[in-house]
Amino acid sequence: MTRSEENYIKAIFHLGKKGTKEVATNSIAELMETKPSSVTDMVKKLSEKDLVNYRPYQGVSLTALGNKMALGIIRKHRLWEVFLVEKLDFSWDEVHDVAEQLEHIKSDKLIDSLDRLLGFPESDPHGDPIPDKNGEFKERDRLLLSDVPLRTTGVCVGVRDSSTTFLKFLDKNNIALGNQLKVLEIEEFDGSLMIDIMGKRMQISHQIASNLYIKIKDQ
Amino acid sequence: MTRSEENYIKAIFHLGKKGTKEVATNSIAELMETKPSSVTDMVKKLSEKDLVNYRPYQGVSLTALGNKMALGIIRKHRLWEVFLVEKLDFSWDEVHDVAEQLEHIKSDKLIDSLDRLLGFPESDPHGDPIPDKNGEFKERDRLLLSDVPLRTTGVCVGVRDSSTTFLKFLDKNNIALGNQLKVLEIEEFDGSLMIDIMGKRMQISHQIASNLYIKIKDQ
DNA sequence: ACATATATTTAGACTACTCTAAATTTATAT
DNA sequence: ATATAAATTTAGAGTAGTCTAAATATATGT
Repeated sequence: MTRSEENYIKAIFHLGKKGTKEVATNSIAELMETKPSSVTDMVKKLSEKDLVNYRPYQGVSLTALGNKMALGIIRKHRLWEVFLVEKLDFSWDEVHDVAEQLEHIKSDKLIDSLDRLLGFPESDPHGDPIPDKNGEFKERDRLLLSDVPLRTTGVCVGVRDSSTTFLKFLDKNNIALGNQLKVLEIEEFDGSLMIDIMGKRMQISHQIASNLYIKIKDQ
Repeated sequence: MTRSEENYIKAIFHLGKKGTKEVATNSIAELMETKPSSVTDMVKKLSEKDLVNYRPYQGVSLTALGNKMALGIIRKHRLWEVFLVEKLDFSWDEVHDVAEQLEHIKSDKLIDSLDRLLGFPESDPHGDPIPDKNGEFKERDRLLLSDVPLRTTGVCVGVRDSSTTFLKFLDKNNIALGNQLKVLEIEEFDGSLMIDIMGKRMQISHQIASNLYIKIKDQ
C-alpha cells in the first residue's frame, strides 16, 4: 500500500466506527482535507484491490482485508505515540503529527520490537486502545462523563476529542488520565457538571464532559 | 524537500566524499538504481533550489546549503541506526533498510529527543560518525587495517563496506567494533594478514582488511 | 410528485517523478 | 585529426495522485 492509500483506509476506518457502516465520499474528503472527486478516484482504486466495498453513490465500507490493514496502521500510530510520550518526553498534544509520519514506516520487526520496548501497552496517551499483532483489541468498558448518573465515581481513562486545543485545556486544568473523579452535581439547564477531581471541586461544561471517557469504579 | 530530493542529495553527498568533487550523472544513477535521464531531471530541479551546482556534462556538487541538508539526513539516519541497535536489539546488518525510511521523518524535536535518549552518540553501529545538531562531526583518526604497518596494535572502530554480506561475515568470525587487535604478519604475495584479535590468531584476506577501520593504540 | 438542493461522479488537466529512445557532447584510440 | 565509444541530455510519454468544472444521481420540502 502506498502512503496515500494507507491514509484513505485509516480515514474510512475512523469514519466507519462512529455511526453507520457506509461512509460518504464527502465525509472522507472533509476529514482528509481533499476534494470529493479525489476520494472517488482513490476509492475506486482501493475497491479494485479489495480493500473497500464501493457502490457508486452508495458510500464505502472496509472489507475484512481493509479492516485488517487499518488496524495495522492504527497499531503503529498508537505505539509510536506511546514511544514519543514515554521515551522522548513529548506531551500528549504534541504526538499526533509525528505519529502520522511514523505510522507509515514498513517493518514488522521494528513495530514488534517497539511494542516489546514499551512493555506491550494496551492504550495510547489519549486512552485509545492499541490493537495487538493480530488486530485484536480489548474493548475498554468506558463511558463518556456526560452519560453517567449523579454520584458516579470513576477514573479518567481517555479523551474523545484529541485536538491540541482540548488537550492543552485539560493540562491547564490539571486533568490527566488516571485521575479519580466523582460527579457531585449535574446542572439541568446546560448539562454542566460539578465534579470532584483528585480532591478538588471543579465546574465543567457539557462540552468538556462529552469528550472525556471515564471508567466506573470497579463494580 | 521531498523524499526523492532527499535521496538524491544524500547520494551526491556520499559520492562527493570519496575522490573528486564533481559527481557524474551516471554514478548517481548507478547508486540510486535509476536511469541517468531521471538524474538529469532531478539535478536541474535541485540546482534551481540552490542545493547543487550543476553545469551540463560537467557533473554535480553540493552547495553549502545542499551539504547542510545532506548532513541533516545523515544525522537522522545514523541516530536511528543507533536506536535500532541499542534499544530494539537489531543487529548491525539489519538496520539499514529501516533507517532509510526513518531518516525522512520531519521533526526537529523528535530527532533532538532521540539524540538525548541515546546519550548523544558520536558514531553509528558501523563506526561512522554522527553529525551534531549543527552538522559538525568529530573526524575520527582511523585507518584501514590494510594500510597499517606490521606490529600495529589498535581497536576496531568501523567498517568501510557496510553490506549485509560483509557484516554477517564479521559476526560469524567474531569480529566486532571495540575489539583489540594486533598485526602479526603481512603476506607480501596476496596482502593477507595474520592478526591477533581478542587473543585469538586469525588469517584475514586483503579484501577484508581494506574494509575494516582501526584506531591505533594511543601514541 | 415535482422542483430544488445536495452529494457524487466524470472529464480533462496539472505536478512530481520516472522511463525509453534519440540526439548531442565529451573522451579515447590510433 | 578523426573515427568511434561513452557519457549525458533532450524529447516525448507513462503513472500516481491531485484539482476544477461540468454532468449526473440522490435527497428534501412542499
